[in-house]
Amino acid sequence: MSAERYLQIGEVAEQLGLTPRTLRYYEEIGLLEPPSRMEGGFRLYSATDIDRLENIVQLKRLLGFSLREIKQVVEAMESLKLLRQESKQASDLETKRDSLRKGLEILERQVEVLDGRMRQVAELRDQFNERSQRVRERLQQIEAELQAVAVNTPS
Amino acid sequence: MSAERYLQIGEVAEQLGLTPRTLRYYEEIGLLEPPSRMEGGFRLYSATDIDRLENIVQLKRLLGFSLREIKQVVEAMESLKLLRQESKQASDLETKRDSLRKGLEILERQVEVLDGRMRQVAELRDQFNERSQRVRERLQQIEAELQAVAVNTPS
DNA sequence: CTAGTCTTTGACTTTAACGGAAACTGCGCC
DNA sequence: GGCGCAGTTTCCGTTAAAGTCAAAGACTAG
Repeated sequence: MSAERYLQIGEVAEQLGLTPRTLRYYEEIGLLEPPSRMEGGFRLYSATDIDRLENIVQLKRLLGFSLREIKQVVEAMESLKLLRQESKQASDLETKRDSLRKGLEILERQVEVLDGRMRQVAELRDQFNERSQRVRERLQQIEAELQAVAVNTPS
Repeated sequence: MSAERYLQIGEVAEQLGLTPRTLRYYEEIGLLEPPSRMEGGFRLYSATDIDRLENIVQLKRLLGFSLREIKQVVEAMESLKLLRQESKQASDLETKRDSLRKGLEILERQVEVLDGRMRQVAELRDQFNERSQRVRERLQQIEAELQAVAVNTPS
């Protein structure tokens, strides 16, 4: 078995646009679960590892979250995954329901955070947009003036 | 005149959720124009100073911009403001137009960045929202089952 | 004018997020 | 097997962005 493709740190790094050093750093601060190793100690990343990494990179690039904040999110996702497992296996309905409720709560909080963030970014964008608009008007006005001058003083 | 309220560093810091040290630091690296001072040397921040600070904090918090990047933005805004002043006193029109174009370009790029960022955040939020929705449905289903069981086995 | 709270500068420390160097490993080739 | 060399390891260094601490001075209430 194990048609599973394991990648070394360099390949993973390139695929994600990071450096190997960064991957080790993320592992060091607990963002990333330590991947398996070869005999000699080389890291081997599984597809799951890489999925998680992609998540992290997204959060960082898109949201400008600090690594600490990202860690919180990642941990939330992780506990969500655990809850899912638990909920599948749970024999009695009440346990299952409680797991689902907990998971739902986590998800809803994430949505709230993202929603708030989004609205703030939108607001900032609008501010900049208004400014742009004013500058555009001013610019047109000046261009009109230039046009007028050109007409009055032909070559 | 001067019903203007000047604030000291501590009050400003609290209002913005920063520490006084941070404000001094921002000033030190040229992010913030040195505010006026009392006789004894205490810093006095005007409403304009605080507005600028709020902008900076937002850029930092929402987008995770580095202070260096923020400085670029702030400088662009500043040169736009200068242009406005200068624009009142007629200098040569073509120079004016070129400066405005430059400023506009910077502003538009910011808007683009913000807009893209916003849409990405929204997308991520929607993903989470869908997941939430699924969990909610699952949860209702389970609650219904529990209800059924309760009905069939009265105390 | 005195006590108590803020503020100033300056130097040192800390934390996040990496970069670089020297030693070690995996692997193809003879 | 031995060699060469790129990729990897760990450890220490660095830079940005503050935090902390100290000593001296400034404001304010009583």
